[in-house]
Amino acid sequence: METTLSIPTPVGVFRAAYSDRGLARLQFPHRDSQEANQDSRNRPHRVVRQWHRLTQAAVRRILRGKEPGNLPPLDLSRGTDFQRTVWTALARISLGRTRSYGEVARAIGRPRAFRAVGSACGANPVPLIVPCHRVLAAGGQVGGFSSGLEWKKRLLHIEGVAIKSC
DNA sequence: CCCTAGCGGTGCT
DNA sequence: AGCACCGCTAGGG
Repeated sequence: METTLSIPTPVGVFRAAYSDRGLARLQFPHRDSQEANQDSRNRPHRVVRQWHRLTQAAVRRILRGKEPGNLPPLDLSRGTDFQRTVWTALARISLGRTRSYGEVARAIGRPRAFRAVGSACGANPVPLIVPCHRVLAAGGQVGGFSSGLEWKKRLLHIEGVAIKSC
């Protein structure tokens, strides 16, 4: 049973889904954000509202190029061991810095798994919060982004990272 | 520049 | 078990 709540921002409405363990998913604004308030109908529990306040603040701060501040607990239980290992590594890339997929692979002790690292990034349930946008292809190419390359570029720009070949 | 082989994890049959 | 995907990379034309 998940609770879904929206996060209005100047660049669109993000949606956050909470399990009983914490923030389980974060979605970028949909193209047609006409689906106004599709929030869960019942009033969320106190703890979820508390988490949501933190998520909301974190998202807005990140969009302004600031540190996220306090985060709600993250529920990453749906990932495999490998994926969680990757996501944990991503969480350590600080604002304004980037790593290549290969560097992340080496950092987790699986130097040949760079391709799988890419897949794990794509499976990241909480983009922005777990900053998969800071992982670029080797040589400074942008690489991919499941939620849309434009978002990745925008986030990198916000964080002052220069992109190659553009 | 483009092309290719090789790579590891995951999800489907 | 097999297979087809992939947010990749390094090496060779």
